[in-house]
Amino acid sequence: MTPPKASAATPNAERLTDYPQPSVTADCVMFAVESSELQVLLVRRGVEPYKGEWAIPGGFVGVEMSLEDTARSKLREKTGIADAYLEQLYTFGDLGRDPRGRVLTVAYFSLIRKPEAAPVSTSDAASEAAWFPAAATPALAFDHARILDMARQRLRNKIRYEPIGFELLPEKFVLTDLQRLYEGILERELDKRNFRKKILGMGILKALDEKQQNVPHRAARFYSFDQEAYERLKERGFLFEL
Amino acid sequence: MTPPKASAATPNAERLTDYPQPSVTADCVMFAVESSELQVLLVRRGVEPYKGEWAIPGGFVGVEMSLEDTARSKLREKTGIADAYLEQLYTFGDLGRDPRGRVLTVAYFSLIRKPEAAPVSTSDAASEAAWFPAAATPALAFDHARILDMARQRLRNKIRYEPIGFELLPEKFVLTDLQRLYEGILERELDKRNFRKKILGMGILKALDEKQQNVPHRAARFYSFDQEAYERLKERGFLFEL
DNA sequence: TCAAAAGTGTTTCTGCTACACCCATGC
DNA sequence: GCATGGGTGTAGCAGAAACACTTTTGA
Repeated sequence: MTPPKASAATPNAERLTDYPQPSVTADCVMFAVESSELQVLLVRRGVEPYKGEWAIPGGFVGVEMSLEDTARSKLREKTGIADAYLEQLYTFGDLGRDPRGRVLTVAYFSLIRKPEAAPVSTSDAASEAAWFPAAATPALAFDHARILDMARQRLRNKIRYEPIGFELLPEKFVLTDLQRLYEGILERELDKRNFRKKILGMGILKALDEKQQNVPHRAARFYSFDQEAYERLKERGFLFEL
Repeated sequence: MTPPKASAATPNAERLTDYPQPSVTADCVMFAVESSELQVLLVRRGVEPYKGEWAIPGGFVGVEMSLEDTARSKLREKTGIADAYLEQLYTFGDLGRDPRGRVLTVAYFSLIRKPEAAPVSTSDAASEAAWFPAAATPALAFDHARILDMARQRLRNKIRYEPIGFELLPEKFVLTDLQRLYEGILERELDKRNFRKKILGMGILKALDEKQQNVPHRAARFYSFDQEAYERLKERGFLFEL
């Protein structure tokens, strides 16, 4: 591709203003789990286009903030959480995906512990937000259905070979919670004994001296993810896989 | 993030021009294999910044072409190839990665059969291009070393669970070529018998009635990748893995 | 005492790894 | 006839899958 116009003043340099500049947004698909169900946070658009429809939270990228920080600030704005797991998903740049003109969207996805998230604002109509089952959302604005789809698929793949499932659970959890989480995201049932054998055998869980209280059945032990142990193992070539 | 200025004319719509617009390039890391060595195509920059240094081919994204088509046209421009494997890698958007100002780069990588590529232009100094061993390039402009690194890593991972290695080989190849390709990219040696057993057992290779000619040893049989067989198997839940 | 989930071992089967020799061809 | 790479089978082992009963607790 050649520049639209040559720059007479600086014949040996390429200037940014020689080229058209598309608009860019950073959007963030926020996932959480409640009652073993994968959920996603959506916002209702307060302005045209697609006013009144549900969308993935996002905002335009300024010139003074990195892409990831832009996504992270969306996350903080909607949930109050500053340090959640965040990963770049894909960049969408097809023509015609925004009726106003050329818009690129750099999509991220994030995993949060729902109990830690601030309640979503329902009063302010301009920023109405709500949690939906990730597998059954209302129709979405723009090409956001495709973005969500890709995010779900990425999560399904990634959760099998990186220990990111823990990001969706409370710090202290019970093995059955972990198993249900995996079953929900992988969309198939797992054998209880084999699951426990495998995950405990990895040595990346800390068994806590604490049990469930007031449950109408034998109380289960709490565990937490042992980040340091995982790092140590990874250095020695250990690969998480489930 | 709130718009820098409110739009009086259209209070209920969000206008693209309300926001600053970064420049965006689409760059394409082109991989090929020669003599079992993974190589990458680089171009020497003819303009400032980084004039005279080697870089990953790329160009600014116009408003009239999709991201992928922009990457694809770079590919065609440098190699003459129109239909190679192309995959989006990552979008780089850190501040300060271009001394001229805010530039985002949507990076792609591509796998091509080197024999099919047009010879690279060495005469025209403004678009000098050359193949380098992917593991030992000269210093690169911008943050392109990081981009190349990520591309190599992605290729290493992806080649193990998707049948994309074939994109780097001629249509007709010999099993030893395939094995050498994997050994080169995975950077470890593989057992000949186990490799053959595994790959032939998948049923995604067509054995051709053709053998090497004029080789100073027993002539090896040619094979080709059977795309249809692979698609059929994939539908039934088969997963390529090596 | 009942309902509900926690916790625990063994056997079977599958698939990976390791390994060595004869064959065909050109020079 | 020699150098070079092509082509082949088997035994051992590790890890995955299948599978059922006893324990603890609150109501």
